[in-house]
Amino acid sequence: MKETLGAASGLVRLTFLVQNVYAEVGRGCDLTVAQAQMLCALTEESLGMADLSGVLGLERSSLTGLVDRAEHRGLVVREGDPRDRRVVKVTLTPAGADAVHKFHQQLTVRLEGLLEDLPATERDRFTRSLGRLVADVPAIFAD
Amino acid sequence: MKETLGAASGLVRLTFLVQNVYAEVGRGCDLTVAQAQMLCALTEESLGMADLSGVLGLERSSLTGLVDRAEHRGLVVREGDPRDRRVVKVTLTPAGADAVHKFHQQLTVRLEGLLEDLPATERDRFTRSLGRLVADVPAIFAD
DNA sequence: TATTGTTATACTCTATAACTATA
DNA sequence: TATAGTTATAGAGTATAACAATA
Repeated sequence: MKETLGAASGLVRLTFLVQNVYAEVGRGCDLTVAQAQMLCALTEESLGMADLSGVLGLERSSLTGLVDRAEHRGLVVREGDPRDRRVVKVTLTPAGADAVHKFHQQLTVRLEGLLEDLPATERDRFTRSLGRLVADVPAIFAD
Repeated sequence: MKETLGAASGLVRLTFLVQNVYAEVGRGCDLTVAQAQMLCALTEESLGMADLSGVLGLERSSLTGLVDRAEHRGLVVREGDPRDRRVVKVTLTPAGADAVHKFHQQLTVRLEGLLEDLPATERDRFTRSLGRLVADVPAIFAD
């Protein structure tokens, strides 16, 4: 008989699963995982480098290169902030907004598909529990 | 009023959370994420490069460098397979087994801690649903 | 011919430390 | 002084393509 899988093991494996789907959808949209995460974080609003590095959990110096490459590809632009001339705001271009919109839609479909085998009641309960668990996580991915 | 978070958004955020804990515990054990994943995959049994690349979802050529660095650090060894002389088996050293054991224990504690705020009934249900969702995921992390 | 693994190469991602400009 | 951002540097991780050895 198969024992029940532990919570930790389940979380690690689910993460592995989601990561793979995330990367796969990203490839289809010609986005790396890091790029997709950054674009998602910028969907709601432009952010300065420091804020963005905080949301993504990266050093500011790491973010410089990430933004460089995304800017070079025409996905984002850097703009000065007149109220604090030290600040560099990062904003999605139309192309960037388009890319992240496609990514977001496709990823949503794929991830909801992961749950489709669960009975509706169980799925709803699972989703509600999820919401409680991630209440404090920054808005890495909006609804 | 706060709406309910969607399933996709919850999954992405939970993944972000777990990933961060995974990386943090790894750092404490002096293991990168990729190294920790590889060592976990080798906990149960030695694997050839091709099998290991399949479990981890990496190209064989990517794995070569990963194993190189881990071998250089004394975490794994490469051994020939007498039954098929093309095959290179990767095996944990005692140091590697020790490192992955510590990692596994600490990560288990930390991940179970993520669920501790849920009421016991909800937590059990959530864990059971997790088990169903990841039934097909390779043994990236054992119980 | 097919499979296993490595090498060569190139790029992305990430961190630490030192630096510049602005507050 | 403190904060925002960049540069310089180094290393890890990954992929594609070409290759060698074995089946």
